[in-house]
Formats: sequence, structure tokens, C-alpha cells
Amino acid sequence: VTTRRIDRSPEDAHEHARPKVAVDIVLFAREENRLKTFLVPIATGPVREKWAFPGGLVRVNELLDDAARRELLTFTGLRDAYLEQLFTFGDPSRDPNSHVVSVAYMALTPDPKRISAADMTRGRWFEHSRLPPLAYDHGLMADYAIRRLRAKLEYTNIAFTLLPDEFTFAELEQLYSLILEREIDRRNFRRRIMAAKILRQSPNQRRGPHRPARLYGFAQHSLQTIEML
Amino acid sequence: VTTRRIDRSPEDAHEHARPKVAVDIVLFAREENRLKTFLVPIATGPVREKWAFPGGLVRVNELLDDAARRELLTFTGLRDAYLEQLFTFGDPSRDPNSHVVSVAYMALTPDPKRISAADMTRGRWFEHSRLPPLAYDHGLMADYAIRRLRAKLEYTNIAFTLLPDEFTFAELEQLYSLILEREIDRRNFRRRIMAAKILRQSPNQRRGPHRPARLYGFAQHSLQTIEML
DNA sequence: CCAAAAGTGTTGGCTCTACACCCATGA
DNA sequence: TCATGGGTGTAGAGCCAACACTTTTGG
Repeated sequence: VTTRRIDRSPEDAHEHARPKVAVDIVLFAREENRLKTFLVPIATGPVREKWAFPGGLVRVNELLDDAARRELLTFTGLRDAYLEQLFTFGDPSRDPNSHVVSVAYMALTPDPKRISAADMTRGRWFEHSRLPPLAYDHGLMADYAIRRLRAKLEYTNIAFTLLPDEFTFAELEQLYSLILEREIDRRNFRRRIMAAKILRQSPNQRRGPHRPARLYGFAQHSLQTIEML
Repeated sequence: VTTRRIDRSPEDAHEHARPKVAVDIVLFAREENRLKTFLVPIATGPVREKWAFPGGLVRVNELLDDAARRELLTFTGLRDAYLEQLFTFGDPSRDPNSHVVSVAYMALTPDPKRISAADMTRGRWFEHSRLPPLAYDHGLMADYAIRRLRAKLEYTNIAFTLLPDEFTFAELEQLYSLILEREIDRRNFRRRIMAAKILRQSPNQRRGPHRPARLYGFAQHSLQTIEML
């Protein structure tokens, strides 16, 4: 009888002959009405001169989510970004150095500015539509992440992770338009968002050289699944 | 003899202190108009007396998909099931023996009977709605898999992986009804499936003590994304 | 001729899309 | 008073859900 997962294989005789486990984090934020992604330069090795998402090896007895949070903190100083597992990339040739299985995460933060100057020396923001050459298979990860983000915008309240506590309807609409890369009808959009009941209205207003805008916040800061577009 | 049944800190603190990588496969098939899942008994160790999905460690320089195919072949003899990565489970406590990060896959096959008698000694089919106690976090995997399958039934032609080359419309409808656990209106269903243009009509018929049924097959045996329910 | 499953259309309600003008404010 | 962005309603089209009877065969 074949039993499960008892370490019998020849590889296991020598302990190092196992794939390593890493996490990589595709961090998105909205800045200057652009969708941006945080990248770190690779200084040495076969893929130097390229950029990569923040990431690193998972430690023994560490949760995957914790490893992702730890690496994100290390590279950006962010402590409370939204995190979501995307996909696991395991092609042995994805990293020319050794066989690394990488669990890709998407991270979303409302304030890219919170990354301190010190942390900014470790990497920088790029406009998502104009990424530099990426190391490993990080181009695949970028594609996967943006597709997931687009999909979730349409059927969840995930936008709360990318907006500050208070924002105008126009800002919410711009966020959608930006990420989905299409124009959005203001009236239909407002009607649907209101029907979804995911916003609370704030007593405050945003003022400017024009009619003041009402401010809103998300009613819940946890992911809700609701058909909205 | 099992190596490293319990690999604990003294050794793990050093260079071998890395999580292992495994794959686990949630295999679904339709049999006797029930949705069934293949499980393997755990013979020994802390979780004996429980059942688990087929799976095992990923080898160095092996693709994740290849590892999943290999383990599926080992446990079931199936060579050409549909395979799709689901999610990666990495809680260090999920396996009491050691820290194993497991990449869960969903597998789908049209003919559960193809599993030979020899392979059936390694495990057996269970009705998905009546699973025995599962080892590790395989209950989570089962949930994740069925949710993914339900979702994909609604917006892809994934049903081709669970049906033989030719089938009647009633069989297709039963498959949907079975997995989605709800009744389906025959007329509306037929209209939508036809509108999606995913079927080719066969010249053959299925006969019985009643009006013969036209046979159909899927036009493409590759995954297509098309809104269909 | 009976039992059993296969096959087929229509209607009303609802949802979605397209579309343009007035409002409130600061300068 | 003007420039700027904020806020609002409606009508027509298309889509979807609900619903029941006739057909074809084998026994």
C-alpha cells in the first residue's frame, strides 16, 4: 500500500535537494491618479540590472501570510496593507540560481507616501503600465495580479484597500476607471455603488474652487462579495 | 523505514530548516449521478484513521504541475485528467510531522472507472457530500476545490473535463444540477448553452425505452471563458 | 396504448445602458 | 460672473426567469 507523504524519495536522503519556498508581493497603490507598483532593483547575480517585486524565503514554522507581511515590512515599512494570495509559481528554471517555489501575493495600500525615505532607498514606485524589465517570472506575476485586482473590483468592495478613510465619489470613480482602463458613466456608477450599500456618508465635505463634494467612507473594512459592476 | 517522521528543531535550526513543498490533488468525477472525490487512507502517524487527498512532496527541478500529475498517476493511474492549481496552504501546524507547504490542485476526470482495481487498493471514491474525517487541512482544500468548480461551471466550459466524448443534454444538465446543488430549468439551460456555442452535435443518438436523445460533444477540449449561467 | 424521457416558445418584469443639464462654490 | 467640478432622472432595449405541453420511442 502506498502511503501518503512519507519522505521516502531519494531526494530526501540529502536534505538540501528540495525546492525552497519564497513569497513575492505585488504591491499596488494609487498615486497621482496612476496605478503604481513597488519594485526593488536586483544588484547582483544573473538577473542584475532588472527589477523584482519585494520577496524572500519563507522561514520554517512561519505562515505564508506572515512571511509575506514580513517581507513587505522589510522592503516598504508597511504594516497593514491588504494581502491576498494569488498563485504559486514553481518552474525550476524561474530562478537561475536554484529551484525556488514562490507563492505570489497581491498587496494593496491606501497611502504610498507612508513608505519612508529610508525604505525608498530599497526600491521605488513604477507606473504599472510602464514597468521596467522584470527579473525571474515577475512579469507573469504582474499580469496575474492586475487581472485579479480588476476582477475583484467588479464583484467585491476591495477598493477600500486603495482609498483613504474619506474620499469623494469622483475619486472612487477615477480609481475604477484607472484600474479597469475604461470610462465609467458617472450616473450609472453612482447608482450601482449606492445600491450595493457599501459606503457610509461622512458629514464632511471636500472643498475647492467649485461646488463642494460630499465625502464617503467604506462601511466595512473587510472584503465583501457583492456584484457591483 | 520512514525518514524524518518528526523533524524538529535541533536539525531544523540549521541549513535544513526549510519548509518542504508538496502537492495535493482534489480529484472529482461524476459516477452514478453523484459527485465523487478520491481519497487515500492514512495508515500511520498522528493522523492515522483519517483520509487524505492523493499527494506528495515535490522533487527538486520538478514543475509543480508535473508533481501533481505524477502523484495523481501514482495514486490513481490517471494520466490525462484536467489539472488546475487552486491555492497554497502553508500553515506550519497543518501537518503535525513537519512544516510542509502544500500546493493544492483540482483534478477532473470523465471516467472514474478507469482507475484500475490495483489502484483502487490505494484509495477509493467518496460521495463529495459525505466525506469521512480528513487529515491535515484537507477539509479546507475540499471546500476550496468545490467552490472553484462551482464558480467555473458558471463562466467556462469546464464541464468538458467531467463528461465523456458524447453525452445527452439531460446528462449535461444533471451534471450542472449535481454540482451546483440546485434545480435547473431545462429550457433556459438549453437556450444558454446553445447560445454559448460550446457544443457540437453528434449524428448519434442515445436510445432507451423512450424517445431517443441527441448526443453532443464539446466543440473544444480546452478551457474557454464564456458567461453561461 | 402506456410509461418514460426528450424536446420546444412566449410573456412580463426587471435590469442595463445611453444620454445632458443644472448646482454650488471660489476666485 | 465665470470656471470648475458635483450632482441628478428617464426612456428604450435587451435579458432573464417563469412556466406546460407535445413528441418519440420501447415494451
